[in-house]
Amino acid sequence: MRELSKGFDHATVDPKWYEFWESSGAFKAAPASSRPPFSMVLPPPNVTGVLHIGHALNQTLPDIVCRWKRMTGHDVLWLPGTDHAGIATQNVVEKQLADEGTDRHALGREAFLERVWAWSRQSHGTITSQMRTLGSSVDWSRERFTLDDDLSRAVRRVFVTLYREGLIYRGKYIVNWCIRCRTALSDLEVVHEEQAGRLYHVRYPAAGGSGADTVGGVTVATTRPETMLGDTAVAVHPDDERYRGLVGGTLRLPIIGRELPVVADGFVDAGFGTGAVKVTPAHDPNDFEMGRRHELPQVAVIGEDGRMTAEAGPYAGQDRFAAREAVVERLEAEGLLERVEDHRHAVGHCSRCHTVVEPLVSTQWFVRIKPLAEPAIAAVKDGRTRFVPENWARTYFEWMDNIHDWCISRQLWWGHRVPAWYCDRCETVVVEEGTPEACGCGGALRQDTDVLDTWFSSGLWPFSTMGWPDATADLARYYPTSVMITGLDIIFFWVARMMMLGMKFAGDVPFKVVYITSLVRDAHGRKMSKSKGNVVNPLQVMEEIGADAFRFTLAALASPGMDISLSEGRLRGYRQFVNKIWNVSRFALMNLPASMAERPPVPPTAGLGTIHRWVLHRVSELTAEVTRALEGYRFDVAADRLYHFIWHEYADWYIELVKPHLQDDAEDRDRERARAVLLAVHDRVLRLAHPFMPFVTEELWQTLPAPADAAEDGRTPDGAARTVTRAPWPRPVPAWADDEAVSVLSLLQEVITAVRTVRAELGVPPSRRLRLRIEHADPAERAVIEGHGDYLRRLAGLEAFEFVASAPADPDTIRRLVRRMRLYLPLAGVIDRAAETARLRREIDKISKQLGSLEGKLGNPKFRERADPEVVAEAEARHAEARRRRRQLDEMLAELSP
RNA sequence: GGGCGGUUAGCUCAGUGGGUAGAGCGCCGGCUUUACACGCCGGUUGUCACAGGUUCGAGUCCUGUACCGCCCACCA
Repeated sequence: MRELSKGFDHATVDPKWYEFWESSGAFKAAPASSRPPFSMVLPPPNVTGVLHIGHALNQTLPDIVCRWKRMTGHDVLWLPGTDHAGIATQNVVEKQLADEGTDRHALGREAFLERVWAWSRQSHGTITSQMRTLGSSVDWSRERFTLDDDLSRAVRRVFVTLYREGLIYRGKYIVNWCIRCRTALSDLEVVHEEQAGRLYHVRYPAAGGSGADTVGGVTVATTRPETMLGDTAVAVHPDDERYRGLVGGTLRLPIIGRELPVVADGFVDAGFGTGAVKVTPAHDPNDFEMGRRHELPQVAVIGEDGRMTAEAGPYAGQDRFAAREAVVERLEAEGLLERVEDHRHAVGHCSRCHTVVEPLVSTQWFVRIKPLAEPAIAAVKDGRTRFVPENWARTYFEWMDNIHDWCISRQLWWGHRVPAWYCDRCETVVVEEGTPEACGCGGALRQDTDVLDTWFSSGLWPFSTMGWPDATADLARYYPTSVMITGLDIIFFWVARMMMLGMKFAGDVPFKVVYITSLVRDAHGRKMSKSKGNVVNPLQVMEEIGADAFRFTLAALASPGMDISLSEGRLRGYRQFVNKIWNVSRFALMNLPASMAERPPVPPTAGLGTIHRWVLHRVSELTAEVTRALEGYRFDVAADRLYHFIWHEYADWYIELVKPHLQDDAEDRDRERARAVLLAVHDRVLRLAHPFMPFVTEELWQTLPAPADAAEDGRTPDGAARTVTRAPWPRPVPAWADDEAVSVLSLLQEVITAVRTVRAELGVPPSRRLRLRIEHADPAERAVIEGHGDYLRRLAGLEAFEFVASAPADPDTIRRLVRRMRLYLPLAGVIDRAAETARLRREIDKISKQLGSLEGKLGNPKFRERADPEVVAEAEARHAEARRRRRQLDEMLAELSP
C-alpha cells in the first residue's frame, strides 16, 4: 500500500511539474509529426505587464483547450510572446524619468530607447514567470516579441506593400491629439465619457455692424467657446427658412473681428440649438469635413501643447481651458453671450492618460481601411471565421460597416519606426523596406521620426510569429490558427485588424473560431478597479489556494456572453474540490497494492457487480458530456459535470459502496475486480480533469500504476517521460452502457436516502441500528433490494430489513415504496407528534397543488389529442401516483392524531 | 442616437430541440462512519421583473413595458 501526504501542497508541487513539462518538451509543437495540427497564438501581454485577472481567464481557457487537444492526439502549437505596447510602455518609463526629475527630451531618443529596452528586458521575466505559475502550456521555444527583428521585417513589408498599393497614405487631416502624450491617437484610443458641461449661445453680429449692433446677426451654440477664435464660417441647413436670406452673406467673428461667410450645409440639424453652427475646421472633425466641402480656411488656435496659438490673438499662450473662461467673460462683457445652459455631452479622453483629447489638424499616416474591411466582413458572413458566442459577430459587423481610416503614426519613440524617408533637396518621399542610401536627386534622406501604432504590429501577430513574409513550413502547417480566445475589450483593436491584415497578407483568415471571453468582475458584479479596492490579484489567489482551484473556478464561471462575478465563496468551494480529489486519490492509492506494477484491464462487465457496472457506465457518460462541452466551448458545463460526478457520484456513492469489496476479508477475486475498476475510473477522472487542473492531476496520475498498453501511457514525443499531458483523452465506452445498473442504483439510493431522512428528522443517532420493514414491494424491486442487502444495511445503518407480504404486490413507484417504509420503522416512541403532523400537512398542501394542475391538464381534451402518447401516459401515471400519495398522507395523518 | 446583454432561492449564477424549477456558497439540525471537518448525513428557501400573445402545455418562443449593465457614436 502506498500513501500520499495528508494534503495537497500546491506551493511545492506546482513548480515541480511545470519545470518537468517544460524541460521534457511536453508543450513543444512537433511539425514533423503525423498528428493533425492544432494551433493558437497567445494574445501577447504587454512586455512590462503583470498578470491580472483578465490574463488569467484569457490564458486558462485556451490552456484548457490546448491541453485537451494534446490529449486527443493533436500536434498542438500554442505560441507565446509579448507586445512592446508602444504608448503604454513609453508612458511608464516617462513616469520613472519624471520621478528622477528628468524627461525623455533631456535624454535624447537613443538613450531613452536604451532605457526602455532595459526596462522591458527586466520586466519580461515577470509576466512570463507568472504565466508559468498559472500553468499555461505554451511552447516557449517559439516565444516572440513584437520588436524582434523578423517581426519588424514583417511590419516593414506590410507597410511598404500597403503604401505602394495606395492603402497607406500620408496627409494633413484632423486627428485626435493628446496634449499630454504629445501624439496623435486612433479613434479607438479615445474613450468618450458623458459629463456635465455647458452650452453657450453666442451672438455673431452681421458684418459691418459694430459689436453692439446685433441686429441681423446670428446666434450659434457651442460647448467649447475657445474654439470660436478659429471659426471660419457659420453654417445653416439649406432648407432652413429662418436663415435663407443669410446664406452667402457674412457675419463678424466677435473678439477677433474676422468676417465669416454663412454657408448652407446638409449636416446641420435645424432642430438643434438655434439651427446655426459655428464652423471651426481646424478643431472639430465635422467642421473639418464641412470646411473641405466649402473650401474654408483652417485657423488653428490650439497648439499641440494645449496652449492657444498666436492665431488666438489676445489669448495666445494661455491654456485651452483658461482661454475658455476668458473668452466667455469677454463675450459676456460685450453683451454677446445670450444664454448659458447646462448640457451633458460626451467628451473624448486619452485612453492612456485620461487627458481631454483635442481634435486638431496634423500631418499623419493613415490606412485606407474600407478595401481591407470588406473581405474581413465577408469572411465572418460566410463562416470562414465564426464567433463564439455568435452574437459578437453583430458587434464586429457594426464596427466594420462604419469603419474610418486608421491613423497609424504616433509621435512616440518606442515602437516600429515609420519606414519613410524625406529628401532634404527635393520633395521626394522614399518608402522602402531596407534603409535607402540617398535620394535619387543625390540629396540626403531623413527617416520619419514617428513610430507606428502598437496595434499595427499586433495585427500581424498570427502570421508574423510564424515567419511571414517567408513561406515557412510553420505557416503552411499552423496558419490559419484553429481558434483565438481573447477578451471583448480588444475585438476592434486587435481581432478586427488581425482579420483584415491576415486576409490581405497571409491569404486566409487568421483563425477559424474567435471565442470572446467575458469580463471578470468582483463578487457583486462590479467592475474591478484600484480606486474601489476590489481588485483580485490572481497571483495572490494562486498563492493561497493554488493554480488548479483558481483555474477551475474561472472555467466553472465562464458562461458564454455573461460577465463573471468572482466570489470568494466559489474560490473556496473549488479549493475544497481539489482537496476532495486529493483525498479520493489517497483512498484509491491506499487500496491499490504497490506491486500492481502494470495496470490490470477492466474485466468484462458481464461478470461485474452492479456498483462497478454503474460507475463504469457513469464515467463513460461523463466522458461524453465533458467532451461535448469542450467541443462547444462550454467550459462551465464541463467543469460542472466533473465537479458533480467526482464529488457526488464517485466519492459519495461509489467509494462508499466499494469499500467492503476492498477490505482484507473480501474474497480475492472480488477484491481484484474492485481494484481494477477503481483504478480504471480513477485514471479516467484524472485525465478528464487534467486540462482544468493540470498540476494536481499530474501529481496524482504519476502515482498510478502504468497501463499495460504502451500507447496509453502518455510518453512525450521524444519518448522520454510519462506525463498525463500526453495521455490519451478518454473516449466513451459503448459497451459500458448499462441502464439496468442505473435503475438498481437509483432504487438503492432512494431507499438509503429515505431511511437517512427519517433518522435525521426523528433524531435517531447513527449508532442506533434500525430494523426496516418494507410492505407492498413490487417483486422485481424486492429482488433488487434483497440482492443488494449488504449495501443497504451498511449505508442506511440497518440491523436488518424484512419484507411483509401481507398485501398484494402492485406496480407502485419507488417513491411510494420508500414512503411506506417510514411507518414501519419501529420508532413510535421517538416521534414528535406535533412536528410530524405539521410536516404531513405541508406535504399534503404540496401534493394537492400538483394534483390540481395534473387534473387540469388531463381534463383538457386537446392535451389528449395533441400531446405525445408517451407524455400523456406519463401524466396519467403521475396523476395516479399523486392520488395514491394523497390518500396515504391522509391515512398517516389519521394515524398520528387518533 | 445606435447596438448588445441582464432581470430565476438570502448571495453569485446554471437551466442551449417548450413537458412536474437546479448548483455552489450561506442558513438550520445531527454526526470523531480510520480518504477528506477543505469532511459526512439530512433539511429549509422561488407569484422564474411586469403585461399581453402563440401552444393542450411557456423560465424556455413572439410582442411590448420597466429597471440595471456594457459597447459604439462626427449633433454643435
